[in-house]
Amino acid sequence: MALDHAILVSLTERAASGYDLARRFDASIGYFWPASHQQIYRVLARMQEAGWVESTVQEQDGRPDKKTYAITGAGRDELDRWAAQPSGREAIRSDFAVKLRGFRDRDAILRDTRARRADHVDRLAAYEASEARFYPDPASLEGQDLGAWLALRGGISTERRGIEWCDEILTALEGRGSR
Amino acid sequence: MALDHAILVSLTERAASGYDLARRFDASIGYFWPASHQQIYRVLARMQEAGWVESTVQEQDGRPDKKTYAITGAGRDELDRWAAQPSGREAIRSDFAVKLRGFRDRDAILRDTRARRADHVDRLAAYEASEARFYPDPASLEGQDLGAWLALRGGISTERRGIEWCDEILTALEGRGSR
DNA sequence: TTCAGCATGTAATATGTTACATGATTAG
DNA sequence: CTAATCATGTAACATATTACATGCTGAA
Repeated sequence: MALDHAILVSLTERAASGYDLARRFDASIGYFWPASHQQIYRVLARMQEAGWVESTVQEQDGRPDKKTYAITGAGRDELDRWAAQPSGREAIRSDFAVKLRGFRDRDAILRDTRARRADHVDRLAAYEASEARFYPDPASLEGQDLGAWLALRGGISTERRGIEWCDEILTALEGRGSR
Repeated sequence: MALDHAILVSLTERAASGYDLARRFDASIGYFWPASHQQIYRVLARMQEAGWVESTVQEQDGRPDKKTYAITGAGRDELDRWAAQPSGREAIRSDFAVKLRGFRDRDAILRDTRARRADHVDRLAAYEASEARFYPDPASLEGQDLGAWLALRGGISTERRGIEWCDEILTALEGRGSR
C-alpha cells in the first residue's frame, strides 16, 4: 500500500492533478518510488473512495478539464498512522547483480557496467544541482524540509557508491583480459 | 521475467529442488533478488513447459519425494540471450525515503533509522564473513567466481553506505532537539 | 504535418504477497 | 507434546507493467 503514501506525501507538499503527480513521479519523489500515470489514476480513485483525498474539477479553455486532488484530514491521519509503523527492510531486485553472478559474457558485462556508470553520473549531477539550489544552508533546515534534504542526501550517497562499484568492476574485468 | 533468470543462474551453480532454491533465495542470490517458495514453484513449472529446465524425481525414505531441477541447453541459451541485453536502471522503492520526505514524526523516524542501521550492520557482517571465507584471494578469481565476488562487493558497499546514511540522519535529527 | 505536451482513463497481462493445505521426521 | 525442518503445491488478492484509447494546442 505504499504508493498510496507516496502520493499522499506529495499532496502534502502541494495539491495536484493525476497528470501533475505523474510528472513528479518522473523525477523528485519518483526517484524513491517510481510509478506510472496508470497506477496513479487508479490509486487516486481508490483513495477518493476511502476519503483520503478530495478532488475539484477546473475547466480550462483549450485544454482538457483538470481534476485537482488535495489531501483530507483523514488522509493526514492515515499518513501519521503509516509513519508510526516501522518500515521493513526494502527488497533489492537487481538484474545487474544477478547477471554479474551468472558471469559468462565479459563484454556484455563491461558494456552494461559502463552504461550504468554513466547513468549514475547523470543522476548524481541532478541531485547535486538540486541540493545546491534548494538546500544551500542545510544547518538551518527544519521539519519537512529537513526530511526532504536527508532523503536527497540518501540519493546522493546511493549514486556515489554506484559509481564506485562500477569502477571496481571495470578495474577487475579490464585488468584481466578476456576470460 | 527476471526471477526466471535468477533461478537459471542459481541452477548453473548446482541442480536443485524448489525447496533448495527457496532456501538459496533466503540468502545468497536472494540478497539481489528475493523470492518466496510459492513464486519459485510457479516459475519452475513455467520454465519446464518452456524447456529451460528439466526435472527428475527422487524417492527418499522418511521424506517426501524430491524433484530436482537442472538447467537444459535451451535454458543456457536463454541465459546468454538475456545477458547480452542491456539491463535497465533498477527501480528503487523505499518506504523509508518516502517517510523521511513526509517528515512529521521525528521519534518514529529516529526509531526506524536505528533499526535500519542495525540491519545494515548485521548484513554487512554476513557479507564480510562470506568474503573472508569464500574469496580470500580475489586477485586469482576467474569466470563465474569473479562475477559472484563482484556481486558480493556490491552488497558490501551497499550496506556500508546504508550505515553512513543512517549516521547522517541520526546526527542531523539528534543534533536538533525535537522540531 | 508531425511531434511534444496537456489531460484523462480502461484492459490485459505479469508478478509478488498472503493465506491455505498436507503430512512425515527429528530435536528439545 | 511442541516446534522446526523437509517437501510439495493451490488459491486469492494486490500491485506493477504494457498496450490501447481519445482529443486538443502549439511549436518546428
